[in-house]
Amino acid sequence: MATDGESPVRLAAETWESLFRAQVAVMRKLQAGPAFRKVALNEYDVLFTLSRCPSGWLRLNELNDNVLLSQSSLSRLVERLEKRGLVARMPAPDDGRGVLLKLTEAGAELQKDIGREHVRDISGLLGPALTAAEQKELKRLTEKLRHSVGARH
Amino acid sequence: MATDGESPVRLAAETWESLFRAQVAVMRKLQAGPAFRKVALNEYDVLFTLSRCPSGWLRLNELNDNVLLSQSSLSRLVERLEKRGLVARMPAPDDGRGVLLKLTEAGAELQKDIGREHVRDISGLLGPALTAAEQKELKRLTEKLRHSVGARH
DNA sequence: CGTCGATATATGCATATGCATCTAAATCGG
DNA sequence: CCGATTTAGATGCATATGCATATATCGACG
Repeated sequence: MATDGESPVRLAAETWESLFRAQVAVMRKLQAGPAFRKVALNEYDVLFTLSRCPSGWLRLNELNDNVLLSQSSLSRLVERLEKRGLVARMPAPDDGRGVLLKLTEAGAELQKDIGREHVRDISGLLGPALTAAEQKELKRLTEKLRHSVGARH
Repeated sequence: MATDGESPVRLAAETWESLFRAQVAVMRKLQAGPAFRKVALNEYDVLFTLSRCPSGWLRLNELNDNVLLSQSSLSRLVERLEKRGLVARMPAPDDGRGVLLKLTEAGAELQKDIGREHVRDISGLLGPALTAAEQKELKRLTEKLRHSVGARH
């Protein structure tokens, strides 16, 4: 039944491990750069996500879907960012429990600064590793994976 | 100059973001499973890496390449695993500074138990998302990426 | 309308993590 | 062979994180 000596389960496991290790390797390099001296990875991730938000405002729980952090940790991370003047909070108008977030001027500025450097670093890592066609395929496959996994329920 | 309206730098950034988000999405699901009730992700990662080590023994600093943890954190993580009786330490015979690690019986047992469940979960996530051919391609691309990134210096 | 379960966020507390630094051993240059 | 530099790990200390839980609002239902 095996198509070529490898079970589907094993293939999935190996694929995941490879994806995970590649992520670790790239992340290690990125974190070593000077960009992450000012904000930690997860903090930057929050700033980045907010910067990409069309309306400018984003709910805390929606933010939590993007970041690999528990709800409580995200709550405190945002608290720190607020204390540093990088994000602003506002009670959600349509839901008394909710909190809306957006970048302050300073936060947007910082995100852009770090983002530029970040993007350069990424390009320096992926560029020599994969052709443009390969990057597109990698992007397509990971998008498909993310979509499928996130779609459950 | 742009081949189809997208700069290489932008493509690299988008590819990396997609890879990263996919990793977060999958990891979130995996962590939610009962497998990670007994050991944290990084702890399992150490057990797994040790289980795959041909000689059985692995240097602490080599281990550190696999895991996204600082040296000091890994040192303490291993200390905890040792206290729990899951790994054993031994001074490196050829280097008085070094430490060698291997799984204990209990550690190997636990790794296998969790590993089985882990692999099932992974298969349940990747299987419906990507065809076998796509998984192979994803594996190939991430291996290439990891190799290229890790190879620097 | 009042009660009940679900959802969004915050907080107390124990633990994990990272940075800077320390110690010891290896390596290099004379 | 000796001193200087580098490398492997461990440790003090401040901070970040997660789990369990608290608080408040929401939504459904009788």
